[in-house]
Amino acid sequence: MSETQPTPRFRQRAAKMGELVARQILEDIVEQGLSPGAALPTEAQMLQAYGVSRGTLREALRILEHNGLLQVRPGRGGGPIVGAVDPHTFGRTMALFMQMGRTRFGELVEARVIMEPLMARLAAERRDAARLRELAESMREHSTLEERDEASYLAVMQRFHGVVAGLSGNGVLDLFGRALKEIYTERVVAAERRPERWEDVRREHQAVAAAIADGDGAEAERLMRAHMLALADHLERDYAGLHDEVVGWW
Amino acid sequence: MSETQPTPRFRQRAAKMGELVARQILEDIVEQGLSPGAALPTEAQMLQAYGVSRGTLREALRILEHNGLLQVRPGRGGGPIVGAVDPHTFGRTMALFMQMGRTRFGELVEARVIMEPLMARLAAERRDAARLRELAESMREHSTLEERDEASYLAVMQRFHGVVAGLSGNGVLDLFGRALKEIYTERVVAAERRPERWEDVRREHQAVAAAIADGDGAEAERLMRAHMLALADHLERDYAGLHDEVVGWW
DNA sequence: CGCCATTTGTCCGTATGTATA
DNA sequence: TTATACATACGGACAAATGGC
Repeated sequence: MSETQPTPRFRQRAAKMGELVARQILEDIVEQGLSPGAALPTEAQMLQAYGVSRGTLREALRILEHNGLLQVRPGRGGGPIVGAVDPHTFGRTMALFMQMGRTRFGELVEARVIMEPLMARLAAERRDAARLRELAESMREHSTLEERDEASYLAVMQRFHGVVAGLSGNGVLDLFGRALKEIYTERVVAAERRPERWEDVRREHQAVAAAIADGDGAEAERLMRAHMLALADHLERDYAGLHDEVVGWW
Repeated sequence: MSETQPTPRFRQRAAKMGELVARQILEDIVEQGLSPGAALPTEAQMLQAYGVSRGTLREALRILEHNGLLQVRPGRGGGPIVGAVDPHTFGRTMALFMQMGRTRFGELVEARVIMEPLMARLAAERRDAARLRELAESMREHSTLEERDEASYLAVMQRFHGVVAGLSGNGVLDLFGRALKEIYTERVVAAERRPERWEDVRREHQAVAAAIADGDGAEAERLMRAHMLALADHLERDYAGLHDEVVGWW
């Protein structure tokens, strides 16, 4: 906000036990090279291993669980397992910060209108062979969609944007772009749910994909921008008031 | 990665109490429009307000505290206080996801080369009055820097990019841009530590600021891109091998 | 300086819910 | 259906830190 002071904040994080234990657990996971899904010691075992109380340990587990680094399930055969850190989880964390910053939904949409064309251009300029196959696969999904239900339609359309993000060849933009998409779709179940738009969206996607495959960066960017603007336009019409709504953590 | 499956994983977040309470607390903070530093109810009061046990409440507080959204201090006059949306904290979280995705440092630099000019253009096109004053303040810092030490120099240069991010007028890009900067500066203490570059950097910043103040978006974008490319170039020379290093969590 | 009040930090014991066999 | 293993949640107690007197 104001930031009048030159940031002298001695954020002397008092090093609470819970957080220290969380760090230790994470360190142990990394050291042992455990993969997502791998079982971790049970709560009772960790209690012994780290020599803290239940309350403290549970604080640590919550921190890690919230960041998707592990998952805890009750019941027999349950317990903590290593989690997969995916864009969905990252999107949730990002939404947390957005809510705190009173970021409005319109800003999120605007960010996507900016980022998606940008990634489309990069995708066209690079055309990584392996990833182009993913794009081809996505387009195949697009064509064989006619008879499917609404849920499938949405899944296919969403996956398209994920593929383009991956095609950008930049892991940072990829992560960011996917996270935005996750936040977006979490709130807006379907901006283009209206069947009369389906065919349009499909054509727009195909046009973008063609431009990418041709290596025409400028065209891919232009087409994707038009597509995103159309999407934003319909969103504005179908979800009046959403524009000024503060993004919420879910 | 492969994502062959249509993401059927029913990530059925079991809705644990601690997380629900955390969400509620955050919602209350936003609803009441509390600013950083404002006092929140004490643990005892929250216990009553949310009707949960202490352990559960403390899990919620830890989640929020870990993300810097609030701070808790013990002792008389202590208790929870509202924190700031801290790009540094967010950057740390983001770096964690990058590490998991084996993102290389070069990709981070590239993302900045792309994002910074983009934000400069937006800044010029919008020219929010209040934030332009921050820019003016930053430029004042730039000019009165001659005699200062290295730490001050770096702080001033870093702050410039933060101000431009804020000027973009988009909270999402702002958060993202600042987080990238945080991750970058955490690893690269100083790409332009070499004093012979100082004067150049200062001139480049001033040129960008002038374009923004003039409302010339295209020029601001062009100048910022040139600046970032020069920075990336020097980075490549001074930190050989960094390009292919995987971004690490700290 | 010491004392005291306030508030969080940490621990323990127990009961309840949940998933597997 | 019952039993077992595990996390989830509650309540009470004491220790430690902070700030005012």
